[in-house]
Amino acid sequence: MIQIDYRDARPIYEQIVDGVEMLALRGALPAGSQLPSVRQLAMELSINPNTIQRAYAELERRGVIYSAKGRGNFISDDTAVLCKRRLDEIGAQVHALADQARALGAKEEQIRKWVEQKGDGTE
Amino acid sequence: MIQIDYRDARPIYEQIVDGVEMLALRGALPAGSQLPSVRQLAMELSINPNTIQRAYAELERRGVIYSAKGRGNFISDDTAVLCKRRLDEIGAQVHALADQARALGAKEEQIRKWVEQKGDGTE
DNA sequence: ATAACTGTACTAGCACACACAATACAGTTA
DNA sequence: TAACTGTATTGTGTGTGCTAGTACAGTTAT
Repeated sequence: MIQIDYRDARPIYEQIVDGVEMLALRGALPAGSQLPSVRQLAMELSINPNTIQRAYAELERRGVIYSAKGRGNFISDDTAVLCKRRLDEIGAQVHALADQARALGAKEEQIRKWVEQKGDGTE
Repeated sequence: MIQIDYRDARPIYEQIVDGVEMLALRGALPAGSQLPSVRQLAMELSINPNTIQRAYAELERRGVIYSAKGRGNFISDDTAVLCKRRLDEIGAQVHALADQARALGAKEEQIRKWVEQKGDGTE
């Protein structure tokens, strides 16, 4: 479900947050579907349950999931607005990088090539 | 010369590295020009000399500056290749973000708008 | 030669983040 | 009741970022 990369400089809990958020916003995890329990996912990934709990708490804070004590964690219903918000963030980052590239003398055509479609969108 | 932002999550030494690198690659600091000494810049920014030393060591590792013991630190001569390398990195980041946006259902037109010129290139 | 600069190296200490470990308690469900 | 769930707490180890202080070596102007 989620893959941990130990060569990645980002902390484990953050990789889990981003991974689950991506799956949820893409619709790969349908609204209302149940996530693995804290202890179960910790077993699968061979990491500490506290780390999973931290990731789930952050996901709930972001509104991506909701928790029901004694029952489990579930994907939130309104992923559409979260998806738009995420796209706004990505847009801001892309814009900042483009400005930085121009400051280094990049041509407009070169920048345009960077965003040309090459992948199949599922990677 | 360099501005430290304590609200920035990035460490101080990294802000200095990025700041000097940007000034050097843009040509704002000409090749061969001398940087402030470790102790002097530490005084100006009101931070520890060790932090400056760490930043300068990283800048030397990247080839942006070179150090001469007893004389000082100076901007490297071949900033052109470093500039190209930096632009490649930015391009890779932009491309990755664009792919991520497509995975979230962004339209090509929306992505194209993100890289449209708006600033004046000096910010 | 001396003084005042430069870079460089090293140890020590503090604060914080990340992750692990071990419990404990409360709500849900078969 | 048993076996799940989430949640909270305390402690420990490790690494990073930064500060502080000291020391040594090379350069330059006087």
